Amino acid sequence: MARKTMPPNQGKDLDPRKATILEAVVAEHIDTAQPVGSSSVLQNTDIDVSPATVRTEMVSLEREGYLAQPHTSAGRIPTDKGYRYFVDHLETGVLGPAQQMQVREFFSKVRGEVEDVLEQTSSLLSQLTAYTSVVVGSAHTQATVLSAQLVSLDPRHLLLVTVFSDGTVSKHTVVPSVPVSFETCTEASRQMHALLIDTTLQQPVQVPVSNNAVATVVREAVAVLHAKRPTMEGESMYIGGASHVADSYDQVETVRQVLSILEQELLVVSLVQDIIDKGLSVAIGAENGQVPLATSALVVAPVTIDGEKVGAVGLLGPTRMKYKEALAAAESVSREITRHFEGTNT
Amino acid sequence: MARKTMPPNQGKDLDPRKATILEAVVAEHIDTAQPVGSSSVLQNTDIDVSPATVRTEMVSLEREGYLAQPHTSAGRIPTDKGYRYFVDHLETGVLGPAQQMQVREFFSKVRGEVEDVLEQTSSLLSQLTAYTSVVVGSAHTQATVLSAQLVSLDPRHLLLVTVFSDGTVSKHTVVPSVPVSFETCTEASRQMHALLIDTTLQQPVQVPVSNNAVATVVREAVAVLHAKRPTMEGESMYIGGASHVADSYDQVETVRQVLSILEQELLVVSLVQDIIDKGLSVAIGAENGQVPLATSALVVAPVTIDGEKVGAVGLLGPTRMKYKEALAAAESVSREITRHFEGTNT
DNA sequence: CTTTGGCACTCAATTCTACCGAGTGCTAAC
DNA sequence: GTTAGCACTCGGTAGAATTGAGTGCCAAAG
Repeated sequence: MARKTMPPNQGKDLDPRKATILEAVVAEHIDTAQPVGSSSVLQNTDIDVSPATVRTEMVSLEREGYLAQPHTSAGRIPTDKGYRYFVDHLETGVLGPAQQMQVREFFSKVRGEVEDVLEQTSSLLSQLTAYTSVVVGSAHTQATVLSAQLVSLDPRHLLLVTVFSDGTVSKHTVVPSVPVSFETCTEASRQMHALLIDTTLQQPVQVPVSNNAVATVVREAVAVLHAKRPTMEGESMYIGGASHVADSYDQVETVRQVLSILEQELLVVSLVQDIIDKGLSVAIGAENGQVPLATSALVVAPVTIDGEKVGAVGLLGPTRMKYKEALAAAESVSREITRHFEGTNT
Repeated sequence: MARKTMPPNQGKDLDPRKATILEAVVAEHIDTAQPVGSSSVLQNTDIDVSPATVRTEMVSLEREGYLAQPHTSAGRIPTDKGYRYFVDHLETGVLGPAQQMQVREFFSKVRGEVEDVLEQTSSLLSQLTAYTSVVVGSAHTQATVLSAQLVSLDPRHLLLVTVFSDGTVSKHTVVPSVPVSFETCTEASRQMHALLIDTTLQQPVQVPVSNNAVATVVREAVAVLHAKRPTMEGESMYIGGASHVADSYDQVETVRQVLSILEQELLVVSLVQDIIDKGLSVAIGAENGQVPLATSALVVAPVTIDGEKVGAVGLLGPTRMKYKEALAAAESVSREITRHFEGTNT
């Protein structure tokens, strides 16, 4: 069934006219959510042929898997592959001036802890785009301990507070096997600090073997810290504009399923990481690997500081989302957020 | 137009037969989401009269504002007032055995920091009821400082870590006006600790007026802490099962609006607090004071430890939600959560 | 005064039909 | 390869007819 005169269709480029038609179909369908017919393609392109010719091309594009027909007598709708081509051949866009202002304004004013900044950034992103945003902050595997202290809440409950070199702070309740006096706690705190400082959580520490009260407490506290390590390495995630899910899909059931996905922090984080690991910036429909996201697309941009991945920002919308705007927003915010943190650290 | 022989309708009790009818209408409408007619009321009650009589009563109930008619030839639907009566006269239900198990199981296994427990509790609640849950943890206005320390990230960035008597930990970045050496930081940390220990954030502290490097840092750190006080007094909030919003309403627009409300942490917290302050356990429709929640109801149960309010759990659903089950779940969880924390503290 | 059977009436929802029109696929001619 | 022409498909809409659940009212009975 392969055409004769065509070069073998292994390269990902279509011949120019087909490409134009495909892009027109995708663009219009993103705009109108309706199937696109041959004549409206002509109105929105500069190609000068008859509708019949366009139809022939569309049949061909359908055979190649870029387009689909909801029913016989309707126009064409892009498939995931069609969107993929569209996205891959998108000339990079730039944020509108008003939005650019908003981003700059935001980052010039925002202050405070990393966690708060990330959360607010996620709000910003969703406001910019009217899509649901995901901001992922990476784990601090390499961070060393700057300070560790044990605080006595009461004789049976101690609080282990650890400060890391990346500015994160963790707290854990320690329930000692025997009640601990205030003085013992203070001394244990001192020893813990000495023991842990400048180590990472990966490094084993020399716990004292002695059996006195202080050493016991120290042992127990270190045990708690290491037991919680897996949890602490988990990335943090912030979601903004979840309500936009409701206007991205017209079937309530889809809305439910997408919201349900968003509730699973681990899943979303790994989804975003996967895309970045593959070196992509957009995952379309089935590419997400989640059935409920079959009609969704996820646009991501990594956040790197000094060449190291420290997180990512993402936007979740329907497959017919405005990719250009979304990409521009994600990239712009990712750029500014990098600048923000690099600025803070210097 | 008032009936003659009726006692003045100022008491909130209806005559028994009307009450039965009203309750039947509400119960069935909650079940079916459909308007309820006179004949189906008869099927679900033990009252033995003709449909005509029921109709007469329903006209009366409509005049009094308990019921409404979507259109002339349809059955009745409860108004907010109708639901209110229904809820006020609900005999308190009890959780199903399977759910009771689930709650006990959960609280017997759950461990860790307060924040984590609250977050997981909110998941539990939404699983139990298939409604969206809200868990609010109160602010720690009365908590005293157990420990305050300054940690040097680098000469230009210090981290102020404060531990409070209620087990919460706060961190704030301090950007000193001049670079601070490691030694200065250590000394400042010692002074801060001495200065703040056993105070609450409400109490003013005697900041040193001296102009040496250490005193300056201490002053700046204390300033940061007090500047952030309003933020820290804000309650923490956890939302679970947001996806259930999507199956609680059939209009997508309503879903959007409700989700949008849930994104506003402050609003939701004050909503929940208001209800509790009024001594209620349910707020129905307009009672919420938020237009988008006109068709929603919020069931709450306070969490008190030693008679002091420390938080609340809530469930958000449509006005036609299953109040009995929701109330039972909220109260059961609130009871268990109290027991859990009291158990931990003793 | 309350209850009830009877009855006309209302109105959303459903079904059916006809029809329109956007859009297609095919083919024969250019 | 392109195009004009044409038959065809099929979802969407509009109108008419029908259905039926449920009402309001009234006059008679308890």
